[in-house]
Formats: sequence, C-alpha cells, structure tokens
Amino acid sequence: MQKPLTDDQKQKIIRTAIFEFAEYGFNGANINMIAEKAGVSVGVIYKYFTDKETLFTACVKGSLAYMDGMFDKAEEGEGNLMEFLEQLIALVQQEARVHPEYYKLYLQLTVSGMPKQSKEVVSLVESSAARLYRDLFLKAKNDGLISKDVDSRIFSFYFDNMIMMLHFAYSCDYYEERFKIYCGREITSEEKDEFVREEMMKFLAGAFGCNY
Amino acid sequence: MQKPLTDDQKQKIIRTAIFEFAEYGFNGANINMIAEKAGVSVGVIYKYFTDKETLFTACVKGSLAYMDGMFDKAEEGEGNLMEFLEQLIALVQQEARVHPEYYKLYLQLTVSGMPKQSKEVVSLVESSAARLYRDLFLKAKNDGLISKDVDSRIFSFYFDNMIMMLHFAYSCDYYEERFKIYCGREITSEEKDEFVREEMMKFLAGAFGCNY
Amino acid sequence: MQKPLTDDQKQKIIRTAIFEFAEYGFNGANINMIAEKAGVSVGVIYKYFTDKETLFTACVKGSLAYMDGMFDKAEEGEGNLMEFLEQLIALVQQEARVHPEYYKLYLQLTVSGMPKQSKEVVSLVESSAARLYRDLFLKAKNDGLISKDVDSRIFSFYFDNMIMMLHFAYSCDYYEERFKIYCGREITSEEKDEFVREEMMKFLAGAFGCNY
Amino acid sequence: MQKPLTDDQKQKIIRTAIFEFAEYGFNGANINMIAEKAGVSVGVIYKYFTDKETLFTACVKGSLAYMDGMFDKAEEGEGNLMEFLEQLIALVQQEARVHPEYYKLYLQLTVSGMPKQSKEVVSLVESSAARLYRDLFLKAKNDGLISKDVDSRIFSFYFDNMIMMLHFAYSCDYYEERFKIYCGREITSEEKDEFVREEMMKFLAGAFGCNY
DNA sequence: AATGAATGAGGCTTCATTCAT
DNA sequence: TATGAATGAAGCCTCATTCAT
Repeated sequence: MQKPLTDDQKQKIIRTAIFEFAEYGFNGANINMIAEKAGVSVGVIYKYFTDKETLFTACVKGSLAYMDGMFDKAEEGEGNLMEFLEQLIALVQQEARVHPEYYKLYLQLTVSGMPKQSKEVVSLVESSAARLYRDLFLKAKNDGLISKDVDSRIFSFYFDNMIMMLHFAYSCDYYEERFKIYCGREITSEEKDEFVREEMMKFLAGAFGCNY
Repeated sequence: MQKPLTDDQKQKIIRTAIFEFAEYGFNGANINMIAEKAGVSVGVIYKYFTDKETLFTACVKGSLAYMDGMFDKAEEGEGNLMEFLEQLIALVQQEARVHPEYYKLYLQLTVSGMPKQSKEVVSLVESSAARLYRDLFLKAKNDGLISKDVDSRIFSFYFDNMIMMLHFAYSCDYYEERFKIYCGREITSEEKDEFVREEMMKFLAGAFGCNY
Repeated sequence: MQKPLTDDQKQKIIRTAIFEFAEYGFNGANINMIAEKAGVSVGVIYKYFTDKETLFTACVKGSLAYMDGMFDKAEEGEGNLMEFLEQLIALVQQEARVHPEYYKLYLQLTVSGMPKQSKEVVSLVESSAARLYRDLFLKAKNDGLISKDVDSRIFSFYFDNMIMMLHFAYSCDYYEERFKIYCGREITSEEKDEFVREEMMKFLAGAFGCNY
Repeated sequence: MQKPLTDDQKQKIIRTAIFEFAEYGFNGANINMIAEKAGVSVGVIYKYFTDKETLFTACVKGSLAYMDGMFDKAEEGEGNLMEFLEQLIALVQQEARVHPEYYKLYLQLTVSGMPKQSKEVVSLVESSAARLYRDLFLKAKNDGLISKDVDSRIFSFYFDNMIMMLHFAYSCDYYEERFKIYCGREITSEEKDEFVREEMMKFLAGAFGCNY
C-alpha cells in the first residue's frame, strides 16, 4: 500500500516528521523544525513532498506500513485463535513501547481537521484488519471454538476497539494517564504487562464465549 | 450602557467554540472565526476568556459537564447492572447523535498537549467514572451477578474503553467510517441501534461472566 | 495659563492620568486602566476629553500649573539672587519627592511622538521661566552681583538645564540611576540634599562669577 | 539559497529602527513599518532579532557605541582640560547635527520602562563617562588647573548634565524649541555654534574656578 | 540539485473609542 | 447623564512556502 521509500534521506525526513506530527499534531508541527531535526534543508522536504499535507500523508503511510507488519508477526504464531489474540496483545504491549510515535500519529489522524488524503490511506488498513478478524472469528465459529452467537463483524469491531485503546494506553500520554486513574499508578510498567494481558484475555474469552 | 451579552450569547460563544475546536483542534481553530460565527466581536471573547487556552478549557468543562450528566440519567434507571449498562449504551447512541461535537472535542483533547487547566478537569471526570464503574462491579460481584474472577478496576477500564469507542463511532467522522468498514455501510443509522446495543451487551455479558 | 478645573471628577481623572502617562508614556498608558484607577467609567473620560491626546494635554496643563506654582514659592523668599537660586534648588528637591509624577510627565512630554497640542502649552511655561531668569540675571548684573561677562539669555538656558536635570534626577528612574552612577549609591537620600544643593550652588556661583 | 541580507541591509534595518524608535518611542514604533521602510520583510527582522525589545536594545547598543566613539575623538586632542571640554562641546554640536536620531533614541530610552537588556548596556556607558570625567577633574585638581573646592564626582554629574542637555538641544525637537525660547530664534543655526560653545566654556570655567 | 534565507499572509491579542441602556 | 460592555482596527509574531544562489 505504501510507496516503497527508496531514498534514505526521504526516510529520515519521514521518521522525524512522524515524531513531530505525533507529538504536536498536524497544525502544531513545524516544517522548519522538522527539517532542522532531520538534518536536512526545508528545500528537500519541498522537493519530495508537495506541501505539509503531503508530508503528513507520507508519515501516515509509513506508520501504517509498520503497524501492518505487526499482524504478520502475530500470524506467524500459527496457533489457535486465543493464542493469536494473546500474541497480538503481547505485540501491542511490546511495539507500543518501542514506537509510541506510530500510535500517537494514528490517534492524531483520527481527529477532525486532518488532511483528507490520509484518511483514504487508512481505510485500506482498517479494511484488511477488519477482514482478517472477521475471517478468524468465522473460522473459530466453524471450528466450534467460539460461540455461534457472535456476529463476526461487529465483534471484530468491538475487539479491535479494545486493541486500539490498548495501543493508546501504551503510547499516548492522555490514555496512559487514564489507564493509571482506572487501574492504579504503575500499571503501565513492564512488570504489569502479564496482568494486563491475562485480564484482557479473560475479558475476551468471556465475550467470545470460549475457554481460556 | 451597551447591553451585556445575554446568557444566550455567552452560551453561543461556547457552543460555537466547541464546534470549531471539535472540528479543527486547538491549533486549527481560529478565534476570529469563532467570534464571527458566534456573531460577536473578538473583543468580547477576550473579555470573558483570558486567552485561547482558557476558552478551550471552558469548552472542555462544558462538554464534560454534559457528559457527566449522562451518568446521572443512566443511574436513574435503578435497575440491575445489565440494565444499567444497556441504559448507558442507549444513552451513548442517543446523545452522541444530538451532540457529536462534545465527543469530538473530547477526542481532540486527548491528542493535544493539553493546557494544565484542562488536565485537572479531565482527571476529575475520569476519576469519578472510574470509581462509579468499580463500585458497580464490586457490588455486582458481591451480589453474585458477575464472575468473581474479574478484577474490578481493569475490567472497568476495558469496559470504559468500549464505551468511549462507541462514543467516537457515533460522533467522530473517522471512527464512524471505521465502524462502516467493520460492520457494513449503514450501521450507524438509527434502525441499527438496537443491533449494535444488543451485540455489545452480549459481548459484555460474556466478558463479565453473567447472564443477559 | 491653565483652564481652571472646576470639576472634582475631572480633577481625579487628570490626577490619575498623570500617574499613568508619567509611568508608561503616551502610547503605553491605557485609557481603560486610567478610568478604573480613577474610579470612573470610560464614558466620563470621553465626555470631558475628546480623545487620548486631549486628556494627555490636560494632564500636561495640570502638571505645568503645579510647576508654575513653584516659582512663586521661590520668589516669595524675596532675598538676593543666590538666595533665590538656593531656594529654588531646595524646592526642586522637595517637590520632586512629593510629586515625581509631574516631572516624569514633563520628561515624557519632551520626547518625540507626543501630541502636538501639548507642546504648545509648554512653550508658554518655558517662555515665562525664561523671561524670569533673564530678568533676574539682568538685574543681578546691574546690581553688580554677577559678572558682566555673562549673556543673560544663554546663561538662563544653561542654568535651567541644570535645574531640569536635577528635577529628573530626583523624579525619574533613569536619571536617578545615573545620579547614583556618578555620585555613589545613596546620593538621592534626603540626608544628602544639603550636599547636593551646596555643590550646585558652588557650581553656579562660579559660573556666574559671584560669591556664595 | 536566497542571498542573505547584506551587511548594508542589516545596517539599514537598525538604522531605520533607530529612526522609528527615536521618533515614536518604543510603544509607538511599528515593526511592520520598520520592515517596510527598511525594504525588508517582517520575517527577517524576527530572524535577526528575537522580538521588539531585542531590536530596541540593538538600536540602543548601536547608538551608544557611536556616542562612545565621540569620547575617543575628543581625547585625541591631547590638550589640557579646557581644550578637551571645548573639543567635546564642538563635537556634540557637530555630531548631534549628523545623527540627531541617536540622541533622540537615548532620550526615548530614558523615559521608557526599559528592557533589562538595555539597562545593562546603558550602565556601562554612563559608568565609563562618569569615570572619565572624574579622573579628568581629579587630575586637573592635582595640576592646580581647577579649584580644589570642587567635588569631582558631583561636578562630573553637573557637567555631564550640561553636555546631555546640549545634545538634546541640538537633536530633539522639544529641546531645540526650548533653546529658541531661551536664546532667540536662530540659535541652533550653525553660525551660532561658536557663541554657544564659548558661553558654555565661560560657564564651565567659572564653575570649575579656572581660567578660560 | 540542494540549500536555507527571505517572504508575507494570517492568527492571537490589545485597547481607543462607541453607543445602547 | 453616566455607565461600561462591546466593537474592531491594528500591532506583534509565526511559519508554510518560495526562490536566488
């Protein structure tokens, strides 16, 4: 989905821009600052990217490419549904700590007033995630693993909602703070990962009507 | 002396500002535009609000006050836990259609490097929601309504995550679009409300290990 | 020279405005602030004074009226020239401590960018001071008190320059600071008044070629 | 890259700003106007100077540096005290005609609630002038040129007061007008310079108790 | 082609002045 | 008539974009 970025310089610009857009939002980020932090001239930014919107969209593409990769990792596990889900949650915990900027940027993208172009890009990813989940749940239902009573599509939606919020809780200041308010101060610390994961698995196993 | 702003006009400023901040974010919103749309001069805005941040905080307070009111409505029901939850979901569906701007603004708030003033306001609301949910779940556990196996705090968190995402799905363009991708085109239409609600109740009942 | 100010309210406005103009200059002073500090509405200010410039001019008139009064006090002494001068210097020291705002305002008036109207007002005062000094010096020359060698007009000018700078040194922050730099830290303290005065008398007596 | 501002252009900004600040004061001067008159964009001004205050301070520094240079010129004379003083007065007359804006700006500086930055700069200049004069007078006393009876510090102060007022009379509209009132219409005309100078020398020689 | 200084439109905020009550 | 809230032009400053080198 993303245009392969062949150019190192281009990559560096995007990596830097992701940090800035993630932190300050589209309007709050500053092209001149991005250039400076990326160690390039504003000129080259405007050589590669028509304008701020285009750069933003490129950042979104870059982030999504990364996030897409996560699915592949989770699928590698090849286990059953519950194993896949646990795998996925563990990955979220891990990756959100390594690259919180991707998830922050994603959150930024979801607010109003963002370039239209970027939204289209996201649709693609959401669609493929939606399809993946739906297929998983359909298969699980056929295999008798989860209750026949669930609507695969909307349960996919509810499930992904939970995953997204977990992402945010591990990456974005506001949601991390909220996490603390709900669960106590140190819950995002690494040692609590297992607890967070297992409770979520319980929640989901119950919701899906299957064993965990 | 010239007639002071009527309460209506003052409310109009806040209401207009909420719309603009909700739509364009803190940085993207434009005070002069807000004044124009509210039908007042820039001057009065700066009479009632020290600066842009203060206006933003006032908007946030207004929105949260409204959202807080929802809890009271849901509690009026007086029924058991499941009834309360269903009530709450129904309210979300209803209110998010009436005042999507409140939920958009809330989302904006969570992405912005928030003014300190707003931060405190939000903490209070989140805390009271967190406490309410936890107490509900504790009581429900004691009454034997939901599984003893759930950790009340983190389940409150997961639950509220789902509620928030429902809010967003009913109010914010991006999440509405995402809803459609997962569940099909017309899912936010009013006629599907019951389906959305019932499936969510199934999801939650399962998660909490209780009957629905 | 000054229109007799019959109205108490008007007086209060002017007194307050003098402080503000003296402190912040014409552009830096704020009509709304003046109204507030004077305990009146902006409305009455604009009733009595066409605009900011007119108010400023009224303040200048007020200050000059006061400063004019000083001459009369000094002349009351009825002594010889040197006594008059010493009297005058003592008055400067005294009055500048009681009403520094008048001298600050005067200083403000002398910078560029002030309302034209006010400058005209000042001319009158300067003229009368100039005439007074010249007459004094002429008489003193005729009486053989001061050297025939002095040009009365320009010596009046030099003399008044010294008086003005003394005013400023006793009233205006910058010149007070400068005073300290030249003469040491505590020179503007009351206990040093006599020293300042006597040295100035020596300076002048020498300049005028007369005894002191 | 676009050609950076030439030194000439940079100087032009400062020179223009000095004129504007000198004429309208700190508050009355207008950055956009300065940019326009200097033939540059507002942007560059803010590239070289953080803000209005910083630009103002730069102007003050520039002016003071120039004024400082005057001392060196006067000292070059190498003559005795009276020759130095006459030299200095002549220089004031000359320079104030060439660059009245510097002295106007200085006057503006003394009325404004000065930026801290400027304050320090000024202190230095005043201090070095104060020291120079004091040393001159001390030496002159030791050499028996001027009366032992003078306090070197305060006489330095009185003397510099006269010099400053001369500056103002030759540079600043108000003081020029005042000069005319005291001495007759055409006194600032070049042909009267010698008269002004000689009378001042008489005044000073008398004050210092030495021959001229 | 890459640089990065310059540009200038546009946003936040102030405050002299107006005017409805 | 006095009030003081409202008005809105104008000033400071930022930053997306341009363009000379």
